[in-house]
Amino acid sequence: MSEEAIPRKRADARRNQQALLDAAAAVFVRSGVEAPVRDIAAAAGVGMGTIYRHFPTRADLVVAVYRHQVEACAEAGPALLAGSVTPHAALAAWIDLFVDFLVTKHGLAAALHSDNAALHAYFLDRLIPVCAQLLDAAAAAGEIRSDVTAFELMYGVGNLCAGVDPRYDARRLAGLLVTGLGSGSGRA
Amino acid sequence: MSEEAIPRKRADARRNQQALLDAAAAVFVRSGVEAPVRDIAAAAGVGMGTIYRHFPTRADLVVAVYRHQVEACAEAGPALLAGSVTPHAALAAWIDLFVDFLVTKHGLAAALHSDNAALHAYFLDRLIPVCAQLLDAAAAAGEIRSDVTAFELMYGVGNLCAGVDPRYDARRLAGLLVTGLGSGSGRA
DNA sequence: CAACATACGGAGCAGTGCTCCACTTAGCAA
DNA sequence: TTGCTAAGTGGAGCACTGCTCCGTATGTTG
Repeated sequence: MSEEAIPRKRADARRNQQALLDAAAAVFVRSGVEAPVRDIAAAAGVGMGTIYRHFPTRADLVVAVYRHQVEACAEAGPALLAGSVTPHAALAAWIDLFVDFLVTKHGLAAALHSDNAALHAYFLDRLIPVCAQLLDAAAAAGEIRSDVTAFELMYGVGNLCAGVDPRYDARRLAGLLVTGLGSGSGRA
Repeated sequence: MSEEAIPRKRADARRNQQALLDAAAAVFVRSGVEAPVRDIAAAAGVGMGTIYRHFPTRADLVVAVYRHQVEACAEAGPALLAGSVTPHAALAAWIDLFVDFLVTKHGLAAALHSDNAALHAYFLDRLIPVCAQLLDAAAAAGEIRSDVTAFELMYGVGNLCAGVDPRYDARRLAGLLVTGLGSGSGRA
């Protein structure tokens, strides 16, 4: 029934869209998420117009490229909560997952801020509920202070991942943040 | 003797340099640190050439504009250490000072990363020793874990300040980081 | 006042993102 | 097979960046 609700695109259009996704993924690895649109079009063997028709904004393209990984991260939240000793441990593990995702994407975290409000919104919309669930569970267990929102934590961790210096370990700093969260319950 | 080693610049050159500094400060407030160079030149009533002669790179201009405030922040470190109950409290207060400086500068933290390696280097060079002093004092007092470097902390806090969302409070997040630092000493 | 080094201004180049529309071609009906 | 039409394409072009270069203007000095 939904077979007819989606009027199948032309074969070349579908082919180009896939070529664009593949090319973009490759170019992002090589040149970072901020790579010139022309480069991506060239890598896919299509023109500028094609890229903008399939992905009206740069954010749409980035989202499409990373959608699977964001989904995986989101789905890992409940799983970690179920499989961990404490909610706080689950939260820490999940944050690690998120950090790992961001830091392996050459400039993604930086791109999240500078321009792309839409890109930012997608990540936040998808992941904040998951984060909130972990946060709530930990707060309910009395393991963490409850005055930090999921939004703030996600935003902060995202910011933390913007660095690229070899003497800087985003995972460690993010861990510090989560640790700090835990101190509230037993602090002066 | 050094009077002659510095061959006094022409009066108009000095005047323009000052006009540029004033104009840049004003434009940075209005449009952020990433404001187009043309805008700054126009605001100062000079041409493009003049701006680049006085400040070869954008970082030089930004550094010149904020030098005083960075100095003040650096000098506040030892003062806080001397005047606080504990080194950890001094560190927290100093970090707050640094965060306040960054967040009131519309986009400075973001600019620190995206392009300007030189800008970044200036801030880090000037402030890391101060941070290290506070960190060492707190570590010596057994108040914090000692496996986080001043570089990492400064870099992390700088990253944390990149946000501009009203529902995001960089000071709070940075405080969490410092709190997390303290948990190391009494943690499992 | 003259002459010259210093400093100025902005046209121009190269590199972005993104738009627009004349052209091409896939898919289909005859 | 052929021809039609709408979907899809490609890249020239525009607006906007940062930054350079050099002919021109002006402060300074003797």
